[in-house]
Amino acid sequence: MLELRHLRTLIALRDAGSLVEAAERVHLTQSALSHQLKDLEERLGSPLFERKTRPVTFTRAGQRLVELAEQVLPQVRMAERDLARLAGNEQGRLHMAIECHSCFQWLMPTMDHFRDHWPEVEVDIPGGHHFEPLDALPREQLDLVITADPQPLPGVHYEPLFRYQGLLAVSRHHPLAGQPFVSPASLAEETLITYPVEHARLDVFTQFLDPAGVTPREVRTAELTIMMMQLVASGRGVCALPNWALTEYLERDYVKAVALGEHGVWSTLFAAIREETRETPWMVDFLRTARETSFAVLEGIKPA
Amino acid sequence: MLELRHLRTLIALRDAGSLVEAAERVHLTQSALSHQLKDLEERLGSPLFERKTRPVTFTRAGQRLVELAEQVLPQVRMAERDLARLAGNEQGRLHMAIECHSCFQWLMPTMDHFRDHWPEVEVDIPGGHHFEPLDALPREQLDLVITADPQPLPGVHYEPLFRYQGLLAVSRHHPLAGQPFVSPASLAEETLITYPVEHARLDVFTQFLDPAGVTPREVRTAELTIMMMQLVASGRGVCALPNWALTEYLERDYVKAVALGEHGVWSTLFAAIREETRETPWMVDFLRTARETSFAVLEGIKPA
DNA sequence: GCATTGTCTTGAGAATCGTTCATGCTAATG
DNA sequence: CATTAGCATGAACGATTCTCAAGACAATGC
Repeated sequence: MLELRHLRTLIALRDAGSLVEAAERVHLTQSALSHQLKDLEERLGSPLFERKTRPVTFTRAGQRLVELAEQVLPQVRMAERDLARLAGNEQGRLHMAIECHSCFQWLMPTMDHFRDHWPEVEVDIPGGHHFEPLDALPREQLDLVITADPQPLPGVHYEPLFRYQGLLAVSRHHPLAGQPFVSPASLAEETLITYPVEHARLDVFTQFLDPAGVTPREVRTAELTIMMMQLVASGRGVCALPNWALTEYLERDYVKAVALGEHGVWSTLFAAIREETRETPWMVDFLRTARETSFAVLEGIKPA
Repeated sequence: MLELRHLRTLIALRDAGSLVEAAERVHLTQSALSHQLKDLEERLGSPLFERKTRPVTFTRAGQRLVELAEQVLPQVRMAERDLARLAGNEQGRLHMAIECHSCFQWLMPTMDHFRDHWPEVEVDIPGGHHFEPLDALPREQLDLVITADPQPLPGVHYEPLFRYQGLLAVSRHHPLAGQPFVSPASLAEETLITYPVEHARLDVFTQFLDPAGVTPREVRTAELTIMMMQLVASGRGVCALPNWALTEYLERDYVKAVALGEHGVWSTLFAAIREETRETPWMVDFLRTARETSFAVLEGIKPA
């Protein structure tokens, strides 16, 4: 008997293009999906997709099911949202802070979407703080902090949102531009541009340069991504940024990107929340919306 | 995680009004449903329906889910139909005969519905046979026979459709009219009206009178249900018919009905088909449509 | 030409989940 | 106050559905 599980799998498969990544998205093993889809195909009596192509291509039957899934799953999600609201019809507050400078890109659509569905929850990003955002969490001055480096704090829970890769942006004429990846040593003579935050909060250092004992020739800071890009494009330095923060500049061929090391530097972005708020319907829904929006808006990220 | 199974259960529950009967409809036990619904309610954090009323009443959350189910399940069924057609795009023939005289009531809507979805399958009820319908099945002169008494024949499979209760229709002024049920003996002095078919094919005899060794004073036949009703209403006899064949006359208070014996006489209606045609997509779909239509159109029947 | 990598398949075992069965509880009915 | 019908519950079972480990296959690189 057809179940929603199958439809969710098919959507993941279409979005991902391969069983391996689809499995990640639905939080199952690749093998599980293989079995699941094989079962389904046997029961239906016809194959659903062509496995030998990349991305996979759906047969007519597969297309029909994907179509069904696209009809049905949004309806299911809407119902679930309504139910969550019916279950806990409590007032809520969701004040948040962002430690990650380039998060507005997906956070804004998330907030818009969320506001539509939870009018009774007050969503805001209060400005002008003088304190550490994470410390404001247990003090109930904030309810959610987006951060890439979780620090153990009593009563604070870190909910992984997605994983992203740190890339090195270099000018199009830079000698490193053609390489598949760079070694830490090759940054020893470069000017590295970073956001003006502590050294310890920059993955380039903690995960890449520090372990190799390398220090760039010079480090300078810039507040905004666009400023960094201008500096990089004009050859006045290189800078490390999340892959998704770079996509628009890469598409316009403004700068080039190379991986940090052979395997790349991967980080996880977290939503830090108070333990008590972890199970509230609106928090559950916000996190889900956040994840969905990120995957829809950002390219090259992976499930946590 | 919400699954279609849950939605199917809820629809069954709404249609049935009680867990016990809902369980029958989805071919599960009452306990299974109790567990399933309890789980669901726990995960959603709110009850879905009030169990202490008859029929059960849904909470707001329950209503919302029923609404979802009504949106989604028809879409799923349509998709399944399309898939079945995509899987086996073979031509088919579906010629049938009805042994059960009052089956047109649900068979006609079933055929209409089926024709819309399977234009390539030729559906017909050929008339003017001189042979036994069941014998025509293996000879491929017919493809499906609706019957209430399955006889073992090589290559013939009997697919149960639904169970119904045989009731005794009596005039409104008949002494038996007030009783909850009648004993076989009380028919000894009655005129029994039947369809003009063999004695052995009438449940009143095989399941009720014969075992008790009772013979009615007189047996006369009538071709059509409406004629029988006229005879019964005017006090010229009593007749045994399926409950659903009587509902329209009962509603108009034209005749009264009483059960045959303390526990009633229950029969099962079957679709007799050839083994080879049993798995073909259109046969599977026809049987499903037949069952769905029967339950929608007829009252007082139960799943086989 | 042969290792390497990434992807999908397969089969067996394991875990999980749902179902069954037996029983107990509650409310309505006579 | 017995009786019946409907629902809940818990233990044991059973069947899906997953994970794990191994293998096939194709594309890619040395």
